[in-house]
Amino acid sequence: MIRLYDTMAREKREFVPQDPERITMYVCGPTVYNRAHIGNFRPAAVFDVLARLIRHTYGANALVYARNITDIEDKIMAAAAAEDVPIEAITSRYAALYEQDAAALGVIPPDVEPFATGHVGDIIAMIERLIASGHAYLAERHVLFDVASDTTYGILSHRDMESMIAGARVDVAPYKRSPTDFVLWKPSADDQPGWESPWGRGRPGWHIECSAMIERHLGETIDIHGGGLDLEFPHHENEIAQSRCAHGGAPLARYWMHNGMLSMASDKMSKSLGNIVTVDQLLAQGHRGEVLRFALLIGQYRQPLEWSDQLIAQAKATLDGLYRSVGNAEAGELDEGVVEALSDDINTPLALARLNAIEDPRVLKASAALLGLLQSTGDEWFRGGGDSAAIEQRIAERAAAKQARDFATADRIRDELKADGIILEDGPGGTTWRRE
RNA sequence: GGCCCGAUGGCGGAGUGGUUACGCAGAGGACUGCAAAUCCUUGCACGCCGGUUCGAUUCCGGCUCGGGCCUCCA
Repeated sequence: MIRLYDTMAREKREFVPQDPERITMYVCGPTVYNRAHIGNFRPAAVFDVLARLIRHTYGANALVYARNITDIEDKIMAAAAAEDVPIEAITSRYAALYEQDAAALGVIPPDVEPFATGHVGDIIAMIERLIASGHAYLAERHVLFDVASDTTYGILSHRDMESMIAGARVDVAPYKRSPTDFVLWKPSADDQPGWESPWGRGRPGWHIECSAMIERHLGETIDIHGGGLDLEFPHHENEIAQSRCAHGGAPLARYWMHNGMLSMASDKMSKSLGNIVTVDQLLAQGHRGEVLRFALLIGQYRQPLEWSDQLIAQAKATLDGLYRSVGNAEAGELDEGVVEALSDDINTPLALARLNAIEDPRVLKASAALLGLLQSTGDEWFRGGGDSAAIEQRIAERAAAKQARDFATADRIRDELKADGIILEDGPGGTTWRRE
């Protein structure tokens, strides 16, 4: 039995799928206007673990997992203008880099990865239904969602209308009936990307994209909707309102899940203005993708996580220990303790602790796969990428020196290899080496 | 101001009404030419004040502190 913390209910609930043979999950993906930072990949990693767990529990083909790419948005337009290129040049570049980074973190690609620009027809159709049913209105070439027409608005974030209006900090566009109303469709200038619509040439608002893509690929009511906690309001609240009202009151999602934010409070990084670090930067520093993945899973997904060098170092040290245990074993049986830990609202810290307690390397290998870890062999982990012939040559030279009790030479060779990131270990069966 | 989280040993981080996970780091020992790795040992943790209780880190209330969100940031 899987239990999930449902943001809407504010408690853990037993997960009961609508159809155990077709479980639907949607997670908000990136807006591709620049390189995503490590925090952007926390939901990718967390919901990747959930996807693995669901496939394990309900069957390899029981899940349809969709994670979108938002490829039309004002920031994208700004980035394209800055480089004087079409938006496709920006979006295709950063979407590819996002997928590349996700792969480096061992994230299995979702079953469906819809692009917003591929669903403009669906978006327009949904907006038309909202207008027809009195939930949206046209004002100065914009189509706006009429929040007042949805009596349940605020159901996810538990806000009442009064506080939402009071909280509106930006200047309210004069054509809005209420400050809480949000844009479904906005007009595009001639030099801006746009699509023909019943309301003139324009482009979709952000929130409606997700609603339309979910409807197209997963249906009216999905099982799980995930995303960062920062999207709870207004994005997810708006998705709920649009979809409900377009679907005669059918709820959008049965379980709402939100991951906590990653903070970058550590010493030196905070000096830089953006205070962000990207996956490719971390990889360039010599950290392997699996270490970064491990670091993302060290904390429970709903808690905030402070990204730091120390966190990475701990992840590396722990992972090394696990790779020593697993060695080159083949996958065997699953450890039920790991399954139970993950089934309790994706308790990755507890699952990681269970991993440490597993004696049988084959069980360890199989169980770690649920977390997307330890899928290399120990040899690959410790020696992959090294120039083994050259290293073996040096080890032989050192062995000769040791044999002659010339420890100064032996230690010099060891230090030189150390400088290259190679650690020597003298065992009863001779000297072995590993990457630092 | 509004809504919502959290507070556990040097650090990270589970969990539980009463027998104090786990990891990292540290200390001591074994092993080693020295290391590394490994093994053994070790470590007065549960923010503050009340309440409930035979008993609270665990339940309830208050307080303090920290964090997140509040119209397009995962």
